[in-house]
Amino acid sequence: MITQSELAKILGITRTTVARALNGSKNIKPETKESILRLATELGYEKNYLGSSLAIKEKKVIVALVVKSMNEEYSKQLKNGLKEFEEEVKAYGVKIKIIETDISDVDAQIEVLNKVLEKKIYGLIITPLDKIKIRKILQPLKNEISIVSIGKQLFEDGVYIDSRYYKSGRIAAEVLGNISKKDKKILIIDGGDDRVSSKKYLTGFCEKIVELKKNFVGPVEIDDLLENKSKILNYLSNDIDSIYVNRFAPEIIEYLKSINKIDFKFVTNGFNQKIRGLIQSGEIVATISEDFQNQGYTAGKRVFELLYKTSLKRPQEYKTKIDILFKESLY
Amino acid sequence: MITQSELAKILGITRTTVARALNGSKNIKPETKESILRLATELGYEKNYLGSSLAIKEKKVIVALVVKSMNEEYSKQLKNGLKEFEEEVKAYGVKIKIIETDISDVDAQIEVLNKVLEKKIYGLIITPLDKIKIRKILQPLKNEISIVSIGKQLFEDGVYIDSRYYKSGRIAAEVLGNISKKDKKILIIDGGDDRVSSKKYLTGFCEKIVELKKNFVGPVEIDDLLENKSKILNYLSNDIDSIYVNRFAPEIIEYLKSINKIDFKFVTNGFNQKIRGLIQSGEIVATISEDFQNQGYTAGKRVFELLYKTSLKRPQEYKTKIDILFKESLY
DNA sequence: TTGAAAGCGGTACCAG
DNA sequence: CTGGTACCGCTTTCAA
Repeated sequence: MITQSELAKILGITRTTVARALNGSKNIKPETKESILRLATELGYEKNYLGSSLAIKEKKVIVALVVKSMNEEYSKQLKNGLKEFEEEVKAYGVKIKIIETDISDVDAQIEVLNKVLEKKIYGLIITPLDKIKIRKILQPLKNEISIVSIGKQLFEDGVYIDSRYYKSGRIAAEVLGNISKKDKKILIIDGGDDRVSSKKYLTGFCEKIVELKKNFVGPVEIDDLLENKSKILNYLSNDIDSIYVNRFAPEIIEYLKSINKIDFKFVTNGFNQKIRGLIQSGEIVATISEDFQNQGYTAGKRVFELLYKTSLKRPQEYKTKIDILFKESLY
Repeated sequence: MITQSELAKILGITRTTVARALNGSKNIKPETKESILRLATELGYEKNYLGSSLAIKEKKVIVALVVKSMNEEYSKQLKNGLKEFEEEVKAYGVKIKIIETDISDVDAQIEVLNKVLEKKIYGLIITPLDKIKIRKILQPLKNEISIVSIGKQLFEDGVYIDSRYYKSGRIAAEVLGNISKKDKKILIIDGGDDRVSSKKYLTGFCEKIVELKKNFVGPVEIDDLLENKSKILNYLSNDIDSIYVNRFAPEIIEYLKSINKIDFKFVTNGFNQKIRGLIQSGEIVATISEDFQNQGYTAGKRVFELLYKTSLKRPQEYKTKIDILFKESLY
């Protein structure tokens, strides 16, 4: 492993100058910088980030702007993943500051972002709501701060983590398509209200179910579903043996149970404690859910990598893992 | 974050002595050691492993004794995971040396192990075949070398990674149990030959299928299955709509296809390129497989943690992740 | 525009 | 049994 002093010795200069070139300082003659960088790439120099980290005494603050959606499990898991990573790298002096804003409040996120940027931060993790505005704010900073976005890609060369809701919907369709009997139909209910995930789940589900040439009814959209659950009954013909809901599966199941309609196979997307309970009791066969804890962990890891430019070639896009959860998967 | 010099200052001694106490040196008066350790725990001192790593100039060799089974995918993935981790921590001077031995050659593993232990190594990852003998060899070294075992726990206080074949079998049963029709039966074929995984897959599958009160035939054990595939036909009664095999699913499917028996739903355990192809073509509905790459990565990470005693309280048992793979999961 | 020197949190060697 | 000191690879401040 080649070091800065070795480079310095070869060129007959001091480590300090070498460091300056490597860190993109302005106070250096272009020609020396040039020759240092040439030699560095030639010899395959890679900065040892242990040394760097130890030398930078400052706490390195990474801000994570997490959106709070109706699904509390989402932000909870995401935060757990971020904390898991923080714990792992606390020897590096990394501090992850988590700030939550409401998913429906686009302006609040921008306001918080602006405020956060007043002080110096090392990294930023964000689920951008208003992509255009946020791009504009972040554009001039993108070389100083290492930025990882969740869900949407902010910059052409930016690192982001894809949540894959659409994909989860497709998998749900494949699973339920295999469970529903050939001569029976799947009822698809659109319980969507969350603008980030539900619609994508549904689209994924429907497109896949069509590809599978599986018979289905729907997607049925019921305004204010939780208040109008009885409208579901209009669609429960005898040839329906299974039901997919992109949202509010627990509430719907509870309702159907209360009127003694219990013989349907349910598959849904997403995860929370209610869904867990219903899988355990057998009332939901399976759910397909993204691993948000892993998403948080990965997000942390990626800013960290950018921070220390630990390796030159990394993918730009990272895909959240998708879990297919049956009852047996829960223990 | 409290450091060794801070402890030293408080006690009015030098860093050197503090380090000695913390590293368990013999050359130190019991009372001073005592007081240092007391203060350290009192103040919650944790060693900064960046500093340690930088100070230890030596290359830190971790040996991984990987078993080579009939399923080439297994060791390939495991190795990939180990390499992924090695890449991640190469700044620490960690070198993972992978040695493969045959899964059926119990003595060869012991021989290689003894040879490896002649030189100084920092860590060991092993899938122990002869647990008793290997324990005996490793017992006197377990405080100097950080050891992580795969599949079996070697010591009461030892860290190990559980491969969860039994669990994978149970999940396969749940998946297929949901796919097979109520009035139909599942044919269970024991194609097992690999003494590590196949039997456990099968046991898990059978126990779960019984719990589910699902009708089934088998498990059918056919000697030298690949040569006697036609014997399967004896069990293919009309009420069978689906088949589980713990091993050789591709070969069986190919055979059944050749005699035009194609209308069965297949679920299996494990993963390789043939299985992948059959899932893509729809001939296998799903497979349940452990994530061996993750297992390798985790194994590396655990020895590393032990190496640097990065944190005091870690679980001893780590579970391999289990993937449920449908066609949609492959892209 | 460059260099010298101190320091980050440890380890290791030598002297006493 | 304890202390002094050099060093790991890098950053940062001060001086030239």
